[in-house]
Amino acid sequence: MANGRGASILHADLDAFYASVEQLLDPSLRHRPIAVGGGVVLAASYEARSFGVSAGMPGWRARQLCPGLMFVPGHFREYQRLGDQVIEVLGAFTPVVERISIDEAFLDVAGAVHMFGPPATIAAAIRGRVRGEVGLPLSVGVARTKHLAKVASQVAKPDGLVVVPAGAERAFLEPLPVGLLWGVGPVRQAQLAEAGIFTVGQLAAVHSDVLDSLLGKGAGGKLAALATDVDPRRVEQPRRAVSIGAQAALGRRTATSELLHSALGYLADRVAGRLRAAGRAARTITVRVRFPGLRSVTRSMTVRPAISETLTLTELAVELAVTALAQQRGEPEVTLLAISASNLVEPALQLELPLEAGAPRRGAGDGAGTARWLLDRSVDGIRARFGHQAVGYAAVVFSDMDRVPEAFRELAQHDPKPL
DNA sequence: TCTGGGGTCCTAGGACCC
DNA sequence: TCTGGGGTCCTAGGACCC
Repeated sequence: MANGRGASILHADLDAFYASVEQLLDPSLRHRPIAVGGGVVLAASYEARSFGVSAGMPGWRARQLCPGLMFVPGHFREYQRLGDQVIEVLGAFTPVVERISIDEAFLDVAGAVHMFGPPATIAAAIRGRVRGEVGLPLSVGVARTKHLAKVASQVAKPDGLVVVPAGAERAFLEPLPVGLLWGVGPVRQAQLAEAGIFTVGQLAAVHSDVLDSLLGKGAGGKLAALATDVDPRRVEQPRRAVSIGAQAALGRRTATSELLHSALGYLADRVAGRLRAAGRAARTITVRVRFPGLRSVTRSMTVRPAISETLTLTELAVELAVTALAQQRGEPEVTLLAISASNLVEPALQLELPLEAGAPRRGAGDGAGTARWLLDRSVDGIRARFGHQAVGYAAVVFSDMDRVPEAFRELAQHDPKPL
């Protein structure tokens, strides 16, 4: 039970967000099957979805399914702007808004009913305002818990409103496919199907021990809780991020030392820069290497003190990648490299210390560490004034990674949870 | 001729400590 | 002499989400 009252949790979810924005910006795209992206489908309009096109699908596959499909490049800054605008509309009804991505949010309107009417009325008003003022279709689910509200909004799509009255939860859930439950993706859905479980009602009828043995320890109990509507999560204020990462798809490349240094240098630059901007440092560094065929391995290490220096992060990342590759046979080809920084703490170095030339820095570690810290600080300063391209690290000349638009990286990294 | 970039959370096993 | 139980931290992998 999320609360002892009625169904006051709303889940608001913009429909086919990127594609809808494109159709809003360019009316000639309306009512046509379109996809945002190219090599991969980032979003597909409902017209395209009726052909089986879906987000995450390789571009060639999407064209196969839908020969008339139009690919459009994304207007990523518009997505951010319009997404923010929608969140503002939500905030006009209640301060209790938990944004969970660029295009969806939870609201608790229990405290707003005396001003705006019952939750269902509020939901309808929100949909009307978003359609009228922003121009985008929004689906809303209303229920007593977050999980139920989210399921309801999925059922409401496209451009609909579904209310699950308090007390009607089990009846609502029972006929739905298990894939609508939060936490049931393709793998678990297949595992459940194998056991003859297709609907939430069938799932709820199975003892959680059986689910544990089916899906792995722990997973069963949690799923059973969702299926039987025991979901205590509240609408929350944003938490701090627990990790910061960057990755780059490389096509298919031989993993030479040059490749590792340039690619990981580029990624370390991004990650370390964001760490410093957030006033944080990382104790655990993880590198992921993906090989042709989607197989991947990770190597991580935990260090003390925590780091945020670009060059230090680069060195550790290269070291980790080398150990990961050493266990492969031959000269391996890689398709993707990634760096993730976690175990985030406040940095040992005080960024606000005055920096008079020649002033000794107490407790700043060895000379190399201090030099790197100073280097990062000047680079950050120059970039803040003249833009990111104004200056860089010698090792980081990896311009062919900019195939992915910077705006898309920013959008993807735009975390509703502030650092 | 299996695709993008950014995340969260969970589990298992081993090391190490008391 | 290696028996008991409990806890934390670290690493690797995996599922899932937007």
